[in-house]
Amino acid sequence: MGITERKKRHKEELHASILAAAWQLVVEDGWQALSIRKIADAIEYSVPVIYDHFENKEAILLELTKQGFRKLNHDLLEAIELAADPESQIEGMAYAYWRFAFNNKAYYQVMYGLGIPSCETVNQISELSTFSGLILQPIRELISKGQHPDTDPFLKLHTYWSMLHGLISINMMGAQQDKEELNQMVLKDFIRGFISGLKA
Amino acid sequence: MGITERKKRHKEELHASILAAAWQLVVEDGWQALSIRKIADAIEYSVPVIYDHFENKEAILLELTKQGFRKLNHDLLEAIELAADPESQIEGMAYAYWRFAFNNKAYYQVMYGLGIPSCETVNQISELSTFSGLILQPIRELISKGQHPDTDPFLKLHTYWSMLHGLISINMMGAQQDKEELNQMVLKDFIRGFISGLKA
DNA sequence: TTAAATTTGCTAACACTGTTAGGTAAAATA
DNA sequence: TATTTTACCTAACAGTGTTAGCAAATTTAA
Repeated sequence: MGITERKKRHKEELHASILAAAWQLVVEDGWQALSIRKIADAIEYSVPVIYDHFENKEAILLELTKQGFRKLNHDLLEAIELAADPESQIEGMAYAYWRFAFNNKAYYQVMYGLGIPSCETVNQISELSTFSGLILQPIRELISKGQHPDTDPFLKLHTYWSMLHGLISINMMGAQQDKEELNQMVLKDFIRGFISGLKA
Repeated sequence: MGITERKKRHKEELHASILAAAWQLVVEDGWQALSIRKIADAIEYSVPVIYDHFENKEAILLELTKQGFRKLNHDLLEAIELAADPESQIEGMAYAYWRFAFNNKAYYQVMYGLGIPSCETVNQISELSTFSGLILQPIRELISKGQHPDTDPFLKLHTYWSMLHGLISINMMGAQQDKEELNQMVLKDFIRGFISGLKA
């Protein structure tokens, strides 16, 4: 009897349509503004139906996160296949990752739980310029003494800050195992590279 | 007449106590769980009183963010003063930044709007191992061909991922000016450094 | 074919959230 | 003493995630 199959198919369609509606809402207004009632409205079903398909709101966002990683993995694989040697594979993947993030901002922000303070908010933080100034000072000094005094110090500040922030935020969400000294090594490695980059 | 002064003082105390209560709540349960009513309960005033001191909830979190940056700036300055030359200043600041982040996680997460997917959530994303695998492969190859075949590939994966993520997330919240090619340069710079680090 | 059991979907509620309108009582001013 | 200002609160509005319980439709069993 194909009736149960039709029902099963319908159920799967519903499941998919919930995710589709959720995704559209996330793209439109960001994952912070996603709500169960908005999804219910979009799929033209009542609220509790959604809970027949997902345990809670977090489960929906988790599914979107997984979708994001699947797409990212797809892009990375493509980059790998396009490159001949491991070196250009690593290079290509970095660009692919970068492109993925900016072509799929909504995905990226869900995947990493990024709240993203808005531009207006950032500009209200006057302390940020003090922060930049503190770091820029020794960078400028080192650049002026180095081989390439025309290096852009802002670019270097950007690199420095990004590396630190990346290291920390990946760590904070990570499995947090006994990686204390491992991280110290990465950090040390990075600083050495950064400084030698300023000089040479 | 000292009465108006007393009143003014009282108002300032109230302002401070709101921030103090908010901060305590953020430390206890994370900035996501902060609520105006909880603050009102803590300071033993009714809800609207808080709106006499802050325009909205975001303004309170913004103030905490500023506090965070002030403390960070303080720590960085301390690191600067402790170091003799620009080189060790840059090094010292990196460690200070790192320590600040992990000794003040609540601050750091407010400052950067970090939603922080929990460990349980992260472990539910099976796609992450595919992701790691994709990147580990060429890294392993390059290490084995390089001068130090005993290098830990996970450490390198960690570095690679952190740098990319840091670059992206700092960029996404940033003023987003015409830094398109600037970022390309940072990225290129990083990749070159990373690859040469794998070989040598 | 009828009776019981299951599925499907909904309404309505609970306990929260940010935010604000409007009122009361106390204090300060005229 | 009368009026205005200040300080503060209650109660509401509109939204949130989540769930209990009910009604109708459908499938299964007798």
